[in-house]
Amino acid sequence: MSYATRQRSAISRVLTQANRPLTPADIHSAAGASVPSLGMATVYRCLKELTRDGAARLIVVQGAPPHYESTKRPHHHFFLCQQCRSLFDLVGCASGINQMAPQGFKVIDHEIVLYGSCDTCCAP
Amino acid sequence: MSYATRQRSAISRVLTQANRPLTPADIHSAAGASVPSLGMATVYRCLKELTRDGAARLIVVQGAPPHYESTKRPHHHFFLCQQCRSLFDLVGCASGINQMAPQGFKVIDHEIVLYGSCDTCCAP
DNA sequence: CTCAAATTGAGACTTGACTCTCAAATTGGC
DNA sequence: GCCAATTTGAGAGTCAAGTCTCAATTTGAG
Repeated sequence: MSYATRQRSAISRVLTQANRPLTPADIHSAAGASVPSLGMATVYRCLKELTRDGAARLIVVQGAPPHYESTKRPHHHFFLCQQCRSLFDLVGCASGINQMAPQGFKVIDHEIVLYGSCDTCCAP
Repeated sequence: MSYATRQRSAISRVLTQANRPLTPADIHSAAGASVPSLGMATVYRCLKELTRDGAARLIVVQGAPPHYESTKRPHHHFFLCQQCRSLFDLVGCASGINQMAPQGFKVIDHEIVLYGSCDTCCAP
């Protein structure tokens, strides 16, 4: 049987309220606002459960540390700022890219990542 | 001054002749055919130099270990078989996805990965 | 309220992917 | 062929990311 704890709800809340994918460290400091004693082990433990239960998703992109996001967010893709190393969401999805697979290959999912500079880093 | 060694040419040859990205372990065993004593340290050292010199490129995709490929290969994207964890090349490129970036963001590059099963793993 | 079961936090440990060190071997200008 | 400079292989070391252990704390059914 599973208990509802302050740490778990804080972590879930941070994840669903974020408007971009977060690193475990991001989550730790954001959720730490409501649960000051929060430990990293708990963040990782909780992310693992959320991922197993399909509520969160791990996002790995070259040049950035691992990020997590809520699966409740609509289908979207990513933008990695090569200056500040943050991941942002893109709206929309290039339909038709699934057709790029060779004969005999079965496509289940796809991912698109754009690399560049975010608006903050572009500005002087 | 830099020496031309059997190990270096074997590693370069393996990379340029491959028709898909390779892991350091793939490269070690393939190049090991011509240089049996080849060590992993040499593979990593050489990949680092090739990457620095722009002759090779690191490819990181979620669910697969790091892969390397020759930059001589034409622009393309990837297919990750979730069964055998191998990376394959896709031909073509969905042009226009660079337009997905928000206002004020500058796009420098992009990456597309399809996930699914390769022809070998699809077949019974 | 009670108390067994579940959860937590701290810190040690593990894992994968490199990177370093150094003695021995190789390379190539002469 | 000589020999200084470069490179190599083996194994130890490093680093980031995550997992484990366990005593202390929290949760919630009754």
